[in-house]
Amino acid sequence: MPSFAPAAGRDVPAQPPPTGVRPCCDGSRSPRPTCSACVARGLTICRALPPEELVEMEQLSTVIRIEAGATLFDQGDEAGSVYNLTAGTIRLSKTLADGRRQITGFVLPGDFIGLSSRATHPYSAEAIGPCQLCRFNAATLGRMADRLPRLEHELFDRARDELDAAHDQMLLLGRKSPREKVASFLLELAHRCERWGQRPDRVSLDMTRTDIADYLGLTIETVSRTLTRMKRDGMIALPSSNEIVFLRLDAVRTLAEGS
Amino acid sequence: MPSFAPAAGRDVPAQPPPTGVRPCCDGSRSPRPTCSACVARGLTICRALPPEELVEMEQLSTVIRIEAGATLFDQGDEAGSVYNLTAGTIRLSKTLADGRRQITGFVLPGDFIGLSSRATHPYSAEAIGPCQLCRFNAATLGRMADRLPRLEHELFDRARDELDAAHDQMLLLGRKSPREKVASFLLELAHRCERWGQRPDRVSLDMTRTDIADYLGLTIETVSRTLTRMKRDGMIALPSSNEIVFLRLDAVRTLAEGS
DNA sequence: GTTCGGCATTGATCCCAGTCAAGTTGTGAT
DNA sequence: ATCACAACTTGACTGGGATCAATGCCGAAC
Repeated sequence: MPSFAPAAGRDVPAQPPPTGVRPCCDGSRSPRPTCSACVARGLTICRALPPEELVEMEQLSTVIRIEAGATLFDQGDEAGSVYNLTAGTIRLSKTLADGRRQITGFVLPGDFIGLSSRATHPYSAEAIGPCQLCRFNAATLGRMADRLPRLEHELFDRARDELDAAHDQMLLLGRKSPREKVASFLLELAHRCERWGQRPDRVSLDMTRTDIADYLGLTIETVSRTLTRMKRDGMIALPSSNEIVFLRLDAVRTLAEGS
Repeated sequence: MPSFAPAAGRDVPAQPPPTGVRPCCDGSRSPRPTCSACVARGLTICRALPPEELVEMEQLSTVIRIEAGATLFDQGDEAGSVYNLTAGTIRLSKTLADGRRQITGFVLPGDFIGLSSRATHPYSAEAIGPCQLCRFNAATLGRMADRLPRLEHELFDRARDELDAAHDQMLLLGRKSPREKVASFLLELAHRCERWGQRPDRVSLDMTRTDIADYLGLTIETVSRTLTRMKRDGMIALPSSNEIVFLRLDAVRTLAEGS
């Protein structure tokens, strides 16, 4: 429940999210999908828009696909475009001069990229797997938001939600132990994937151990050892190195909140 | 320069900020100051408002003063009010069950408190010194923002700026060394205090070493040792334990960005 | 089938920040 | 002036995560 009253019309009924599978991108060159058929629509900023505004938005956007490992933009690039991710996973990262990297977030289908107000991107965005996005000219979308209060509200809400998440991540990075960090990360990912109707007791990890380490402020070895220990303790199972099953969800939750 | 185009009228000329001193609160019980005479006005969300809207805003707000150490609200409290800080310093913190604390930010005069969209405050807010604030009913301000695009824009911009700052802090917490953390912190504080015309080569610290440690994900001893070492290295001087002078600003900047 | 390369796991060692424990400084009250 | 208390500093020691290194695993290419 927002602390600011919702605008009239912001409660436009969202489409039910797709069920069963996380939207992914097979890299095929099929013709442009329409917004009304978008699998991610009920999760994107578009969910707040009535049909006529959705059409306008569709006309302003370009659907793009990028391959696994591709860079959407780099830290410092001019921020001319913003994006809606409709399939795949993207990592946002900041890098120090000597190469130390901090991943500030993982972008999942339905998420918006480009809330920063700076003229240049303050972080890099790279595709973890093949991705599909809707690209908008930043200035054009900004003018549209000026005209459509529902859109501006939606973007504002995204910014506030991300800010809350960022504060949680600060607590994690500054004060949690490696075990608590990993447990929190797994739960966060599982929770976010429930949007597509995925089971809450398992997660599939698109990202590598290096990505996880750079997200949690750890090294790859510590992430690996921590997962091994959680498995040995009977909290989780690892059917494969990128599949996690929670065996004792309560224990993982307790751990994530600090013993 | 924002990546979204500014709304018409958002560029209402801001009052020049007060010069020379950081606004502080002496705790006296003087009558309510008017917005037009507010020392922090050029820095608050009010700066975007034309006179008639400012009057409306003034009627909706209550000026409150709280003493040093007082709690404005606690993590988990119902988020019924939001605030503009006009004098003093406030710390925002999140705490784990066993008492480990992470300070997510220091609020300085001109800053807005209450951007979260959650029904309950996700962090605590405590006065470091005596403070003066303008309190608004959250729902009322939300409705006002729905009517006044300039106000909504201003709040949105605050959220985006805070989000950028939060990402910087994630990089700091996850990947910087203690020396780099302390250097970054001092520069950040100095930069923010320049708004009141304070000299960029010095900072006065309202907060204790414990607060600094909890902001940087360190212990109080490490903060103290790090400052001592920076002093020994000739980068800074410590005229008193809460006064920092940059002797080699370039060296501090280099250190903060990662050697 | 073999080789190769990327990713993950595991082990051994090291070092830096945390912990514990005194001391010191500064301030306000009486 | 003295005391009390909080905040800061400094020293000695320790432990946990980083580092370095080796091995294992698996899919893709040929």
